[in-house]
Amino acid sequence: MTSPKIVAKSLVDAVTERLEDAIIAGELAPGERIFEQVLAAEMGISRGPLREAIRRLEGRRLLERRANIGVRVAELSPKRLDELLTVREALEGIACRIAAEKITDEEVAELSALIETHSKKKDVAAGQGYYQQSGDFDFHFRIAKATENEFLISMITGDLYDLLRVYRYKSSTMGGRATEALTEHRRIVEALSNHDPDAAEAAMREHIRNARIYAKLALEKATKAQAEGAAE
Amino acid sequence: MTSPKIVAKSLVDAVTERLEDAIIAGELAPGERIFEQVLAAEMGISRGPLREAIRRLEGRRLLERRANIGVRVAELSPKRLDELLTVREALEGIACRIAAEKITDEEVAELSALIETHSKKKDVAAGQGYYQQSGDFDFHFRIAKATENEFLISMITGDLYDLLRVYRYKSSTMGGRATEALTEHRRIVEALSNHDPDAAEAAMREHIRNARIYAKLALEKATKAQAEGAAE
DNA sequence: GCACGGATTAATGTCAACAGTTGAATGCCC
DNA sequence: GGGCATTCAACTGTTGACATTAATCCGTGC
Repeated sequence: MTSPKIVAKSLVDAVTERLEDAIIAGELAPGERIFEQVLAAEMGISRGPLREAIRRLEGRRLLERRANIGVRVAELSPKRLDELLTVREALEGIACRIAAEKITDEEVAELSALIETHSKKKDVAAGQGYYQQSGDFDFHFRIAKATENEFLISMITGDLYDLLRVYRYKSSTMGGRATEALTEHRRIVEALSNHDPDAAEAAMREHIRNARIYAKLALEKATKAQAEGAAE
Repeated sequence: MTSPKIVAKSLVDAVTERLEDAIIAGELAPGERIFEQVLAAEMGISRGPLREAIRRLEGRRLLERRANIGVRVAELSPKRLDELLTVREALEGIACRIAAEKITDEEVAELSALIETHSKKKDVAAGQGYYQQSGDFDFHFRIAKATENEFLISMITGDLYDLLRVYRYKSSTMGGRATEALTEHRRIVEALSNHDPDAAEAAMREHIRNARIYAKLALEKATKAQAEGAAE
């Protein structure tokens, strides 16, 4: 969709993607130790490319390596989630501000359409998480893209989003906040259609701030429940 | 200073640091091709650890690799600098907001002292770049640290700062903007001492926005001059 | 019985050789 | 003379073996 051109892909690229998917899907749990030999054998490759893939994800903070000790999937905690979402508030806030200046009427119309589809899906599926999640991603993705700021886009839709997906915090929070989120999305679109940077940034920041507060509470509850029924 | 505890360092860690320094110092110029064999030989190591170090810096966007083609130091352009500084505006803005809520009187006093030392140095050295640069870094670093947000701190003082240092934009802009920057710093400290989040964020964002506009102009001029007298 | 020390084992760290791909230079054909 | 195919060299990609470090377990001494 974005670039249909063919690019050569090395083993390291493939392994990086697969590792990333495994982390995000929860196959590799946060805090879990990774053994190079075992994982390499499972994937049917040697340790070299795997180590390089690990190094790359290290640079992106999805994995953590301690010299001579081993590799672990990045730990997650309510505090860290709060930190990530604070950064997200700042980045998406400024993205929304810039988008308000640059966005075309056509793009605004697409956002509106997206929200309406989204709201209908919600009525049908009544709290089903998956469509909502991808719809929400699409919404934020389009706004980021409207900035035409490559670096900002890659931060919001790439690095930061990947880190956040590890928490799968949406599934736990969008359910309880679907109606509010929808209202907030509408307010954002309105500010964008008015090409009002101040209002757009304020609306987006409030949206993410609300999600942050809600998500943190939900994760704290989940972490607590997990700690009590710990039997693995 | 920050953590006096001893941590084991692998060859990859050492090589990563050295590569990073070389890029920031300009020994490895932006856009320059890196040959693994050559560089490994120069450093007296084998290609394995070097490749791993490259992968890590790839994840941090300091290096770019195209499969089967080679590695290049990240290219720089006025557009990209503008993008980076836009992100910086957002991150340091929210950092300053949070700092305004959390900062202690003692920390405010330290910031004030820093600025005054800074301003005297300026009088003595009259536009000398180095002290100003490290002083400026210290100023922003302390504010970031006051947020107690580990992730935000590492973004501002780590990843993002490293990318910006590649441009060495300060040396070219602080000279012409030293007086203005000092005034802006004083305004930031004032907002922090009043524990006024809105004013603090606004002051910091204006400060970085001014720097961004000035830096972009300076870099465009430099790029143009270089293109004209291109003979290497 | 407890604590310290050493040996063992299994992991990570490093290296050197081999395989595959790219880009360029050379030569042939039109 | 220009364009295309072929060959070649150099660099990147990958592998398996070897070196080194760290944690665990066992034995010994207090």
